[in-house]
Parts: sequence; C-alpha cells; structure tokens
Amino acid sequence: MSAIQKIKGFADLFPEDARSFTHMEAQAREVFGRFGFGELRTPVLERTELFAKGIGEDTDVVGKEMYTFTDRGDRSLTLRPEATAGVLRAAIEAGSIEPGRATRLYTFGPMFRYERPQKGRMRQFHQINAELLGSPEPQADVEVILMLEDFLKSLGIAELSFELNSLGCRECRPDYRAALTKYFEALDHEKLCEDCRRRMHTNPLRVLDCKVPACKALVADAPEIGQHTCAGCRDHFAAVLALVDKAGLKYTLNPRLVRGLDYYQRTTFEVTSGAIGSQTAVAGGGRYDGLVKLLGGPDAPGVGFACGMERLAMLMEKPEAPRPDFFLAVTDTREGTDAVNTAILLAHKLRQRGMTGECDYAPGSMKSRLRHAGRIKAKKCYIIGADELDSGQVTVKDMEDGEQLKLDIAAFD
RNA sequence: GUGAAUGUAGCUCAGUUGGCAGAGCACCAGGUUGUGGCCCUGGGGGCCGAGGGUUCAAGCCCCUUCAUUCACCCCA
Repeated sequence: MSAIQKIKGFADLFPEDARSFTHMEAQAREVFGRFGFGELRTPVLERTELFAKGIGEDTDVVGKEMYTFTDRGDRSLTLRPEATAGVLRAAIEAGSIEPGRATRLYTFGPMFRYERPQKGRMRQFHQINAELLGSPEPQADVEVILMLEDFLKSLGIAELSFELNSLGCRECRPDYRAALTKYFEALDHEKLCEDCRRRMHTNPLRVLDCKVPACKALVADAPEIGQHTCAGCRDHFAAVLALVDKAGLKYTLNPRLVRGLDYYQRTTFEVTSGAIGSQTAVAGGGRYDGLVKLLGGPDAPGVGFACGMERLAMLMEKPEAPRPDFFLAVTDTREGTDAVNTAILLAHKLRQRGMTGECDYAPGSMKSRLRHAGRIKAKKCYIIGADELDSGQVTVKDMEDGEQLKLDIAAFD
C-alpha cells in the first residue's frame, strides 16, 4: 500500500513490450527515409494557444481532453495531444517551409489526452507522425498514403482497411455544412442524440460520424459531400483516387469519414482494424491546407498522418528477445576464491569482442547455473568452477549440441 | 463525465453454504558428490487492495474508499 503507483492511463514498458516500439521506430526510419523524410523532434510541452488555434476550440480534444496547466511564469502550457501543431510550429519558427517546395518531416513520441483509459486508449500514448509541407498537388497526398501503407506492411500487419474521403475546402465546405444543417432541420431531429442536436448547428459534419444507431439511421440519407464540393476539390480528389488506383492500393470510399481535428481539408483518410477492442483507428490523416498560415507561417499547404503505436503493437507480432551469445556461470563454491572476479573480467573481455551475455555475481551449483543458461537461451555457457580456476582455464559448452572444450583464460587478453 | 465488472503468492488464476490459504508457471534445492532442456520430490514465499461493520468464526456477507479493466464518449 505504501509503494507509489504509476498514474492512471500511463504505462511502463518493460523490454518485452518496449521491443515492439523500438522495432516500429526502426521500420519508420527505414521506410520514411526511403521517401526522403527527415526526423524532427519537438518538445512535449507547447503553449496552449498553439493547440487551441491549430486543432480547433470546438473539438473534444481541445475542449476537454488536454493536460493544461499554468507554469511558474504564469504561462498556460499544454502537454501535446497530437503532433502536427508542434511540427508546424517548429518548421515555421525555423523558416523551413517554402510554398511550392516540399518539406518532408517525421516524428514520434508520447502524446497526452485526458480520457478514461480503456483498451487501445491511454492518457499517455505514442504516435508516429509524418508531414509533407509546401506541396498542394494531389500526388503529395498519394505519396503520403503510399508511405503509410508501406510502413504498415513493413510491420507485417494484415487485415487493415483504408478509407478515403474528401472534406472540401474553405470555399465549398460552408455550402455543404449549410446543406447538412438544412437537412437535419427538415427532418425529425428530436430523434437525434443530445450531442447531435447541438452539433447539427455547431459542426454538422460531426453528426455524420456519430455512432448512436438512431443518428446513423437518420444520417443514412443525408446529402454527401461529393455533391457539394467545388470544382477544384473535385478535381483534386479525382486525381488522388486515380493515382491511388494505379498504385494498386485497396481502399473504400467513406463519405462519412470526418476527422476530429478541425484543420483537415480535402483529402482525409483512416486506417482501421477490427482487432483492437472498441477502438478501430490505427492511423489517420489528411490534407490541412491553411493550417501553416493560421499558425503564423507562410501560405503553404500540408498533408500528413499519425499512427497510434500502442494500437499497432496490439496488431504486430512481438519481436523475439535477442539470444545472448553467452552465459558465464560461476560454479566454484569454495570460500574466498577469486572465481567471481575472474568471471566478471572474462565476461568483460567477451563483450569487448562484441559478444552479448551476462555473468553470475554469486556462485551456484552446476545444475542450477546450466539450467539458467538454458532458460535464457544462451548460445554458449562459459563455466568457471574450482578446476578451471585452479588451472587458469574456462569450460565452454555449446548449448545447442552439448559439446564442450576448455580454453586458457589468458588467451582472451 | 456516465455505466458495468474485477482486486487472493513475482505472474495467471481457483477458493463450495461463512469453518486451518490453494493450483499452474516462475524462483531455490535435491533425485544425478561438476553438466541445461523432459520427468519426479521437496522448499521459500500471502496484512486475501485499504478502512470499518455483522458473526463464536469473514478471502467469502454489509458499508466506505482506493486501484484496475471493459464499455459509452472520443480518437491514433
């Protein structure tokens, strides 16, 4: 009862689990590197206004899920709930965004949202994030989507589905919003859930995304964005789909796909899995033209995505623990000998030769030491017992075929 | 923020109507006086989440509290 426990929604990752994360990071570096993306690391703490402006005041993330506090200098700070705003802030601050020229960045690390934890949802969770800034072309959208697909493939995850949609732009989305609100007002909106009755005015796009069955039913005949988008958005999305088709990516069009962050424009996409509890999204992203400017940068467009690492970890096969090259067993149980010292120094020599392995700090029986070597799957067991110590030798037993030989310890110097 | 379930050994979990605290795995030792994996035997380990109540007697019943998990919601 006295021991301090970790706080709710935060997790400790011991090697067995941490290996999955390390592997994902390595694959991300590999795959994203092939696409010319460079790694960016930004702080976990930012000024609150960055997220309020960037993500949108009306979103759930900003409205009720942020870890916000006032620091000793009376500044309002927030633990980042997502990565894009911070990446853009950094890129703008460094002056590295030029409209018309692609800037390719990826980042990964912990994000924080104050929600009730459940399967696939932690208060501290980790995302892998990629942003392509400066390019308005539909090819940029496609490259980002293909890069995401390649990355997920590299993790060996099957049974994922890609969903695509276009949300329109600043020009045409207001038309669609108006049409939606009109549609909801015209029908019996008493049947909508409480949230949706509010949302139909404040943010009618979100009603499309509601999971309440009654709402789903009412939404079924709602006007679709495709009928209201401007020519520019239509052409853009058509070009995206055509190229994605040519690339051979399998996807479904989901006209109801609405993302929870306000900054998305035009192309949006989500990758989902049915195998991670009631959460389904393992990755999501889209185009966010206008966001860079909104955050005080040049008028440059952007596309990007985020993957939830905990969710990917649930779908991935766990990487095996690496097998040690050796276990160095001390079986000389006589009092006052130099066996352990000799063993530690020998182990050190082996490691300097590039081998991995552990060494006993206390002598034990041959049986228990060998059993331990077997348990940790050491390739070889080096044994220093009374005989070896007296003759200046070490016994090396191959744990695979059981063969063993004696070597002079001095030969390792 | 709302709802439900669960807290017993390091881990996964049994525990009957209230009647001596259990198993498997892991760890240690022995069976084999210096040789692992399989098998057998033994051993160490527990404030039964915490606090209060009922009772001759509580892991079990009642109340409170804390924690965890799942779901709603939201999203990666």
